[in-house]
Amino acid sequence: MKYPNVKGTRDFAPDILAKRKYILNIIESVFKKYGFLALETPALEQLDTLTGKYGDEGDKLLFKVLNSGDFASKVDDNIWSSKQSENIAKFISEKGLRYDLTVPLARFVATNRNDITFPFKRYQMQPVWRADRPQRGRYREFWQCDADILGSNTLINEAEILTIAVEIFKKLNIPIQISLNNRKILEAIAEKLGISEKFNLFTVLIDKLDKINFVDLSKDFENIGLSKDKIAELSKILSTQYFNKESINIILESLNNNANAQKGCDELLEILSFISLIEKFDANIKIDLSLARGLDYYTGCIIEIKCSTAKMGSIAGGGRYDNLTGVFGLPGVSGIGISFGIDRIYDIMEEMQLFNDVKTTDTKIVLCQFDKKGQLYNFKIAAMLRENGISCEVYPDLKKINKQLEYAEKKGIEYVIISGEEEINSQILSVKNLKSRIQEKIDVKNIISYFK
RNA sequence: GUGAUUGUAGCUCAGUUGGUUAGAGCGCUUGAUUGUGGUUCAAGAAGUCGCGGGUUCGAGUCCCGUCUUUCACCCCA
Repeated sequence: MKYPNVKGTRDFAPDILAKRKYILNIIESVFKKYGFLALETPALEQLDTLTGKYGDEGDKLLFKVLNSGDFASKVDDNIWSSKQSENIAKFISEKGLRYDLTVPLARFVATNRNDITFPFKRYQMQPVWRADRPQRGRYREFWQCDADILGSNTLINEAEILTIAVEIFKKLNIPIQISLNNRKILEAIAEKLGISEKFNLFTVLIDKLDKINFVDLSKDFENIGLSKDKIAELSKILSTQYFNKESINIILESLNNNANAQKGCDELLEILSFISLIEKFDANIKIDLSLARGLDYYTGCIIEIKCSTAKMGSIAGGGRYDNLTGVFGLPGVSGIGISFGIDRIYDIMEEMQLFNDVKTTDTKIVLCQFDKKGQLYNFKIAAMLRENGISCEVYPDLKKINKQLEYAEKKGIEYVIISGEEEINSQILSVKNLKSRIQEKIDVKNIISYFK
């Protein structure tokens, strides 16, 4: 431990990376199947691009990068001597590591609007960085896999995003619980309670309700200006258990048929009706009015997905944002997207032992030998195998045969070819399956077809 | 960012009120076995006790700082 990793960052050894790639490949294949195209953006963005999009807390978690050159000498003495880090930072840092993939996407779309065919469907799988305190399932460098659709308002997009998520987790064998809500309903509730100006604080409290019960939070609600009566009213609205026409009417009634609420409810119903068209769609979807999500840019439907059997935060999340490109000078382009957190997905799959079938190597055969002559022979055979698309390796050292077999065994390679004088003279190879421990004699002429 | 917590061999962990040369299991290397790996047996190698400083005759053990881990806040994938 002489050179520990930076806090919250990890190395991915080959066996770990193989499993991560397994997850990434499944996600990517589903994204592609739905018509999304790949995009990559730089790790670094201008700080102006990043700040102000994630809420105050989000801004604090941005990693900032020092300017190049002799930046210190250019800073005003008064600023330096103020010793206020935040203040000084503005003068010595103008770049930062990206915090998510959605804001860079919005920047990209706004900048390249003339070259993009809308609706723009892009996927992106890259690391992001947050200066958070690490914990289980929480890292400072982690990967997000996003799929977003920009420039289309219709709710078929929401429905497709949901089906993508269901398909991915089905393929990964992770049992999930999907929570759905609409920010418009939350806005209507805040309106009705007379705390629209404190909407963000309100959503933060709402979001805690799955952890802390209503009674324990009531003091916090009082602090943002809610009377006891109004808290009781809020409690009644949020206690709606089933989302159907009847319960919606009750909600709407208690909100005086607020137009925003009506729209939010209609949207949720339409999404559900889309999904009901798919026959074999068995997903655990619940409408949860206490789902809020912290990111400031969401305006419509919001989605959060958790593993229903693991003690872990959300493993995917997303929603609709109506005006994110607007802050980059391109108003009127609505977007919807979802983000999968593959580090958490990995942790859960490791716990559930879902990686049993994942191979760490593509090598199918290790060619072993007893002496130099055997190795030369193997080198020739290996070239022939590779030419025919069979991935193999020649054991590079002249160690004892049991060491060579152990090597293949440990790497999870299925076959070995053992070459000695006998094999070279007869042109008949000894092929051993390490799993079944069965050894066969195969004529060199037939070796390709044997492995194909 | 606030408050806790962790670190001893490659891995999992012992290590007494501070006291000789810091241990175990697994793994690793070698041999039993010079044409065949999952068992067995035997032998062996391996540690600046996270790092830096301090207290002490003496520190793995006590104190301070720092890095890392985990946890609760905060927030989120």
